[in-house]
Amino acid sequence: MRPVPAATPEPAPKPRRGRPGHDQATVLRTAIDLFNAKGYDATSIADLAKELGLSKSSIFHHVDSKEALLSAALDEALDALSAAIDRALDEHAGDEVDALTRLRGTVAESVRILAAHLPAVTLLLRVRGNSEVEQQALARRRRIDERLATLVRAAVAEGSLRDDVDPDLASRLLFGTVNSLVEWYRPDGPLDGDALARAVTSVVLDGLVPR
Amino acid sequence: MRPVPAATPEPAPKPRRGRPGHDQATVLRTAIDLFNAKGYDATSIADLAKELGLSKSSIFHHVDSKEALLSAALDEALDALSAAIDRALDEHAGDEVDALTRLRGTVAESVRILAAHLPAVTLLLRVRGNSEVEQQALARRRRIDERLATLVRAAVAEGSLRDDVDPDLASRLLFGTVNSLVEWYRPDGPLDGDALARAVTSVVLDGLVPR
DNA sequence: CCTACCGATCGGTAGG
DNA sequence: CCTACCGATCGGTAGG
Repeated sequence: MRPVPAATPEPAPKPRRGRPGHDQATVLRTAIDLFNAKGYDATSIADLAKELGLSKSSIFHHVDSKEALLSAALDEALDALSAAIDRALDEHAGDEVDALTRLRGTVAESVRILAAHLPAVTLLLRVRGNSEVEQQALARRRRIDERLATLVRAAVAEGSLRDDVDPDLASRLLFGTVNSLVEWYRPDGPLDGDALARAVTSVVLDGLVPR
Repeated sequence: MRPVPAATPEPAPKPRRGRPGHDQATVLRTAIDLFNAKGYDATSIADLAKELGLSKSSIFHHVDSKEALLSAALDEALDALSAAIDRALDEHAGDEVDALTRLRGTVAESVRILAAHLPAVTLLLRVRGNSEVEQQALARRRRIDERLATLVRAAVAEGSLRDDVDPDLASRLLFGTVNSLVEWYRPDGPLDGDALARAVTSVVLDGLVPR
């Protein structure tokens, strides 16, 4: 996407000449859906144009490049996930709250973000580092994963998670389960984001076998 | 791939003239690794040729098409997974074995297959139905998932899994966790397939919080 | 917002 | 006549 100009005190957005057209946000949402349905590489700008009812060239009136669409989508997911973890951790900062409670809150908040930004998060989880943009997204994602792993280690250290499972293995299984939600969860189904967050947190921490 | 001729009682494999060359299996393994690293669509036959030190044309001496490579890889994964479930279920067929035990065995066996056929299973789990080959693979995968879901429903029905979690949700979380292993598990790491299978089965059924 | 194009590269095949 | 492979190029389509 073009850099959105900083919010100067602009008057009302000038109605552009020509057809009403599509704004950047519409193009981006449609692109993310196509990228998820067919894969980024298998999606051509022509596919996107057809989906929007535009010509291929008109797409480039709204966006600078195909990769800029990818970059904007990945930023949306990463910004939302980072903010969610900040929120979940700050909520109990300095308190007498144990690590397990902080972990529960962080898992639940991650699931809610995944549900709320499902298309962007889905795309993020499929990135393989095929370009500079993808590699930077992977680096940001690793930083997030490391914060979560630190939290899991703290919970093991305080004795509230099993000590017969390696903490890093526990982290991977925990957030592997969360991430696997993008493969089947649909927000228009019977489960809303909150119910999903509660169910996932409970199953992954307490297990499927009744206690 | 070309159909491999049925195993007739051949003598020793005749040393072929010409350069030692690469056989179909080598080409397939290399292709799967590239497909996983870069994505199927982003991998060109030229990439594969370069990796093998061959010309692009020589690839087509060994395989009929790029898609035939994909098809062979997906069949490897699907055949192995189907066989594993047959094995895990037949092992206790008709016995007095409860559904939870059969489920434990099936989860463990699925993890072992995932570890043993990691590249092919990784590729399978990334298929999005972009072609006839991919759609048929997805259909086979759905049939496997349905067998697993039936097993989970039986375990809930007999009372050995929590009844406050929907059985289909439980299935999705269970096998979502298993499938997420392809994102990080490496067979040359500290965990072998058996140890991974034990750890995953235990965490996913008993939970991370100590009992 | 479109038609008309570009340099390059795609999967696959030719003859030898 | 074979297997194994090559340099060159096919008709079409990619992102821009």
